[in-house]
Amino acid sequence: MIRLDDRDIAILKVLSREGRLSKAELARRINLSPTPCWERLKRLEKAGVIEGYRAEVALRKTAPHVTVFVTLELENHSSAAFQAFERAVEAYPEIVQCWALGGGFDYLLQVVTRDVDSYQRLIDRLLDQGLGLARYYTYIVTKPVKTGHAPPFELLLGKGD
Amino acid sequence: MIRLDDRDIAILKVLSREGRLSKAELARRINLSPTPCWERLKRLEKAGVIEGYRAEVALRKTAPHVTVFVTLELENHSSAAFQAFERAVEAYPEIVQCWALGGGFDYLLQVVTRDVDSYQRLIDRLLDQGLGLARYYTYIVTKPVKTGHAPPFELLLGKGD
DNA sequence: CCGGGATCCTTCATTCTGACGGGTTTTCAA
DNA sequence: TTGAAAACCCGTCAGAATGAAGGATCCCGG
Repeated sequence: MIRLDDRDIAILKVLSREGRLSKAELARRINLSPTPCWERLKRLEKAGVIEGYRAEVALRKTAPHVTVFVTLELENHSSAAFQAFERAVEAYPEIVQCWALGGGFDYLLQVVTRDVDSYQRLIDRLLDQGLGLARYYTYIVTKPVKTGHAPPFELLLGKGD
Repeated sequence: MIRLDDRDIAILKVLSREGRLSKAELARRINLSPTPCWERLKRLEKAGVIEGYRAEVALRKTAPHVTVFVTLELENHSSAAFQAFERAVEAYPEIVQCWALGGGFDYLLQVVTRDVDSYQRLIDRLLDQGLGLARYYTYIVTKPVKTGHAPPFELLLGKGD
């Protein structure tokens, strides 16, 4: 686990909100001259702390769609079953995120599709795939209240609690 | 809702994976010369289709932390209660995402904190805030299986189904 | 208390990219 | 066939990226 000082944290904080800032402007923001700032950035990228840069697309402005969360359980808690399921998840672009959970369910999925119908077809395909899905619950998102926020770097990385 | 052609979609697709590509390289990727490509990009940004650019930070490489999902219900389904809750959510940086749901729960939260302890303190603070929280369930993420993926632009925007 | 070295910074010079504008060519549909 | 929209092809200039050379600061052992 790489050691970060306050300036590194400042870099992460700034870029997690404005990822396309020029290096010169970034340096200005964190009160540093371009060169050391650029070296720090290179270091963070090389160490894999910054995994990449993504444009955030406002789907709502371009196409009708629904976001659905799905909790589900596998019939069989063998590592083979988990692996098979996780491999299947990778293959579906509509499954935008997936987490393995402790406490009541095995997985939580976030799915984005064109409409509820295509969501249901996706689920049907998953169920028919012989992955041993025992039970699933569907929760349609009616309103994204808060999304796309960066984790609280100061709270997590800072000295205090 | 803005109309996008295949080239616009290609731009979104590329930038949602490599948000810091230079304009020249972007143009090459989508088989267009720099100028029209740049004009399209400007149009997409101005229209708000591209909301911003974010660096993706691998928290796991920098600090111990836990991700927790929380489903919760409000006692009182009045719009005032919802508004109060949503305002409270905005104020907590540890609450990274929040969605209003149909089907069984009112809200789903994604929370990132240093450890389970500070998660519990966060929840306690929320509960003590007089927001009328009726019930909540905690699901700790044991493994991020698939994260940070762009939505399936072709499926959502394409002609076919 | 002081010198040496490591670390991190600043400044500066060079090269490259971005952000346009202007004019020409291509495409496509009426 | 013809006209409008879109793409292309420069050219220009400011600002950005990158690298080299040198200065401040801090830590440690003597």
